[in-house]
Amino acid sequence: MVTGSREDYLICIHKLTQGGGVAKTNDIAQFMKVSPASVTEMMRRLAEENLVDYEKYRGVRLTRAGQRHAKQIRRKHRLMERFLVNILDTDAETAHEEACKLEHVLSDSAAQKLCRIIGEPEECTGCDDTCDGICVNHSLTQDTVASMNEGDAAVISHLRCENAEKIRKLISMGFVPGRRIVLENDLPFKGPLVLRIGDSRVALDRDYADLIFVDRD
Amino acid sequence: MVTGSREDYLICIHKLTQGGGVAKTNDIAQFMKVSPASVTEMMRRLAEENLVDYEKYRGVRLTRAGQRHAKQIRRKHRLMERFLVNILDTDAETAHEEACKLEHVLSDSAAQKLCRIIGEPEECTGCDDTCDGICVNHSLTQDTVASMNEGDAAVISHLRCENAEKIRKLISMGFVPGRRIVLENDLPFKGPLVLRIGDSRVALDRDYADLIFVDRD
DNA sequence: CATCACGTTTCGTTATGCCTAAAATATATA
DNA sequence: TATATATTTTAGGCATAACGAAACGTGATG
Repeated sequence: MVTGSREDYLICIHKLTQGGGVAKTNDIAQFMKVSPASVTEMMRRLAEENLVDYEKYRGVRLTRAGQRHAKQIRRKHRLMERFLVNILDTDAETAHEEACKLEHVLSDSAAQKLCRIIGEPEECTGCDDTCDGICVNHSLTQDTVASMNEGDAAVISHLRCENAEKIRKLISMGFVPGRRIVLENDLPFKGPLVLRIGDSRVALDRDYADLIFVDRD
Repeated sequence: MVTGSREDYLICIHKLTQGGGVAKTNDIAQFMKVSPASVTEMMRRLAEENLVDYEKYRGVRLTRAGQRHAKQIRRKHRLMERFLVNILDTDAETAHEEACKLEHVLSDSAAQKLCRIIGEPEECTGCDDTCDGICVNHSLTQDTVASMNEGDAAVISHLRCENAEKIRKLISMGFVPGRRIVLENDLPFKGPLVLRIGDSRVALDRDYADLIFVDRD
């Protein structure tokens, strides 16, 4: 099992070797706020578990497995951070600190579900190295509510993350992945779309229609 | 600092002494799936920190401080569980297991915010022993949407938790604490109330009107 | 009231993760 | 190249949290 502390080391190494090269003991120690001796010991252990390639006095880099692990946790961190900021309205710094703890505990499946709600942040655009192979959004439907016709039914697949406020509004209105919606549009309104979510109707600004991706029936 | 493991012991003792009396070493060991020897040792430590009253060979019970701690964590557990089930659509068993980890990491302030979104579950009704002194709802406004007149504006304070499904529906409609609402009622409907939330209009069943507590302007 | 069985505690050990101080190695400078 | 400086590792310790085995209380039974 990879404990929280080990995961922190993996993340640290991942960050320090972002641009290529190896991470040095002292740099890791400084980053992690521990003594260099502790780092050496931990590197020995992580190497034993094949999470890092470690050469004495030379430096350390992540193995493929270590990289996979580190990316997954960094993604969970971002997701929790965004959840705390966008949904719970936590200030950025507090959110970061709390995410540092939550990232070690959030399950893969919960992360996936969170991702479908708040979307994958900018860091993910184009599926760069920080989330490759994990981000679900890119393989999903391209249909949005904007493409639905009166009377159409669909299930919400995921949300596009344009900005925090919009995402928050969508969630609070009930646009959560997995929920079934029907486009009614039969109210005497011109502007907003009228959608049925379960038993309730919601009037949705047209600006928001293409932020909601749906799977058609 | 009270680590996750210690917290688990506190919760365990809290559960075992729910109906009064003391918790016995073996019972705790069984519950925690550790050896009795480990329990004894931990009791010694918790007693040193004044979290439990412990008499050798006799049994253990929580002190006031220990109780406060245990309750807070059990509340965080319930909140996370409900978040996972209601918002992320996780199945009950998985949610419980994940909540067991998250409960140790969730901050007080995040818990409070979560509570304001998903409301306090049934276990809290009447502020029984599982949440006394923590639950914010009871000190808040008694005004609900039902008491609003046409044209009135207000800010949503919190939601009454009648049952999970209703809370979920309300959240999904956009009734989230902190959001400003206006009672419009100018649509050609008889039954539901029509409210404006930000840019959108929502038709709300009258049955739900007294579940939404508001702060008047 | 002595004894026995069960529950409980103590003791010695292990693993993790951290520390400081001392030794080893690498790098920079003369 | 030799030496000084900086980096890194090793060695020995400490705290937490777990274990099994052995010693110890407590209460029930004869």
